[in-house]
Amino acid sequence: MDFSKIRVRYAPSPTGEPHVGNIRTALFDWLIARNSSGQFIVRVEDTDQARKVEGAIELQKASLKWLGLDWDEGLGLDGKYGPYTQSERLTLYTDVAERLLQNGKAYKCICNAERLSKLRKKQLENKVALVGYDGHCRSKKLDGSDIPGSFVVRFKMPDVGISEMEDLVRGHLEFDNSLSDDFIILKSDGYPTYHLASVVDDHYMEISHVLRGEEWVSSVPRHIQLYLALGWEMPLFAHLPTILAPDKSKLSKRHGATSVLEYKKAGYLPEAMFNFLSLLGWSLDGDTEIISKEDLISKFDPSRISSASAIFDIEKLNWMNGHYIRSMSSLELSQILESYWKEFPPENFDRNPSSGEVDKISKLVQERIKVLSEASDLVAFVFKNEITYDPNELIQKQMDAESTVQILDRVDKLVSTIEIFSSSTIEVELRALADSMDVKVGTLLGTVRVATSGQKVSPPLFDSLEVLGRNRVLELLHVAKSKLA
RNA sequence: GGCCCCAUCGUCUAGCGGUCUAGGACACCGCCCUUUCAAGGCGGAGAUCGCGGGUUCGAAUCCCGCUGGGGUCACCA
Repeated sequence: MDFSKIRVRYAPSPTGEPHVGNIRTALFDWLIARNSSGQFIVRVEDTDQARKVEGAIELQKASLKWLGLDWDEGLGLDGKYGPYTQSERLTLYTDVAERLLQNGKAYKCICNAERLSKLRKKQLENKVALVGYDGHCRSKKLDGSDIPGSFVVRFKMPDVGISEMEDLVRGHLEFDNSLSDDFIILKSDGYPTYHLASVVDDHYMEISHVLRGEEWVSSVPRHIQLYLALGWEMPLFAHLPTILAPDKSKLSKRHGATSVLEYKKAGYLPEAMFNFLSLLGWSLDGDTEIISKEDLISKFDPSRISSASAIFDIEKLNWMNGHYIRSMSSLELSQILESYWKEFPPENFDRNPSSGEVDKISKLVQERIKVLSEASDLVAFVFKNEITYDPNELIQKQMDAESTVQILDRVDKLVSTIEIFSSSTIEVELRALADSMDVKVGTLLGTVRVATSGQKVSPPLFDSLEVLGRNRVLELLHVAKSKLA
């Protein structure tokens, strides 16, 4: 195998929505590939027929695409190492299993589930050190006539020696062979197990680096022995740290979103997610937080991947997402918001904003939102037919109903007579009005804010008024006055 | 339980024997700016580097033990 040729693979099994942990693995894979002008391959590991979920592959595709992780082979893309779906590669696995059978490195086993579970139960009861298959069929030399219905093929794990490898992130890994049992490589339904399939595929697909979750380190000796038995050179391995929930348990559904598609729906930007995920378990140095995809590609170094698991800190993601929102132009944001609202229409809007409106609004929310989904709450008053609020909120500190109505009256007059209804002129006039009425600017604006938005907290008032338009503002002022009457 | 992995502020991390009285970021607190809320600027608090032994002139950094957390022991990946 030519290791100067970088080929990495992301190997999801189509059993549900892609977990952020898996996607982070894909991201690291992609970074390695793009940094070396190597290939990023997506291989579907669907050897478990029972757990297969319809549509799961589409979700994988959508997740990868959303993050901009383009792939070179597999998942609809042909290549000379295909097919890229394991269920379509069955003969490859059975051939290899047969080869192993031939040279005595594997054997057929007819132990049924009942015997196996009894065995396990007994082992657990007796608290034996080695829980696992006892090698019952190992020396039986079963052939055709001895085999009733179904059988599995087990790999003969050596009883002596050690298996060792240099992991890219963990360094030297060493295991005593006698501690591993004879594991199944071919199931009774003719499908391979992960152990066989991944080794066979990684070999034939000429994968140079295998990145996978750390839950796989305990099966490292099995894979090493498989490579040895087959006489194949091993790829380089990197076992990635687990992504944890705030309570330090494995990040799962009960902690909230685990699928990147859910984050998309919640209004996170792919750029921010990309940046955040890249820094979860990896760092460039002690200072870099915001880093572009380009820099990531050129600077990513798998040996700097942390070996300790990391907690998924949504607060930091929020900050980062806000940072990305703020650092784009308001035009860009308005385009993003428009398509976001198209895909996930806000429930609190009574009508759809026009492009022009979204344009103006994006300026108002840009510095105020961390995720796209927060935008609609902030500006819903513009797109609602009716706004509701407690009339008492119109009355500012040190004011009463009467003086508030007075303010409303004067503002009403001003709004209907002002020549140009734009943010800047409104500001000048409103400030002058506050002055002439001898009330604090904040007081006057507070009342107008509640009257026009129904909220005590809103985007900048003058801009909001401009967006609402003269007529709508007048309408709202009248409503406010009647509420206090 | 066996085996394996891991261990620096609440969190993500920098650190690879002396420059560490441990740096950055998120979150938190205060001040400034300010029409509210944010954003931004400035500042603050926060880690005796899990604990105990070594090695060394010198250890967050190397070694051993302990403790804690995690993974794995399926005809799942």
